[in-house]
Amino acid sequence: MDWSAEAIERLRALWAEGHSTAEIGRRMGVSKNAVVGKAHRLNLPARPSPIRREAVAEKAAAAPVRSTRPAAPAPRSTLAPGPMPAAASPVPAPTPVAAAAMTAPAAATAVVRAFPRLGSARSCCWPIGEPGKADFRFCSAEAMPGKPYCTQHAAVAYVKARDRREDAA
DNA sequence: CCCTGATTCGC
DNA sequence: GCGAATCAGG
Repeated sequence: MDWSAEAIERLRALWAEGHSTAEIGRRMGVSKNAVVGKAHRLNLPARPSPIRREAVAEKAAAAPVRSTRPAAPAPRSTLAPGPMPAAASPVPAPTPVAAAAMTAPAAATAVVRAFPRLGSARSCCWPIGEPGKADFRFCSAEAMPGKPYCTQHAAVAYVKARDRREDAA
């Protein structure tokens, strides 16, 4: 594929319109891999991926020993203060953005799984800030009865996921 | 088995 | 830089 400026522009346009990588590939006569690869290289905004890459990352980390790669995996002497090993958890606590990407129940489940004690607490567990960061916290306003969020955040959390498909042939 | 997108790595 | 191979989730 000759990625001329025009081709890149078209890719950007189609990508921005939310077409699937395969669809873009079909329109431009290239494979979806070429599309996603190029998009990745162009640092185009990643669209919601169905998959989580943790398992792959594990494989990549486990199998190949590149001679250039330092074998030592960053010793951690300083951990996050308090009872919050969340950053290292295989189940990352959802940021508001992540929570918006997943379904609200899933977000709640993820939070509760990461922080079981919050499940029974009645303070809003809407995450504020970035997990692992020092200033990360939860909303902690009074949660709605039977819900993990306060009224405000429940309104944000319990929205119907918009159908993203728009294959305008 | 079809689809999806992301990452890896030989080229 | 490129993209097929490969991964995983729906």
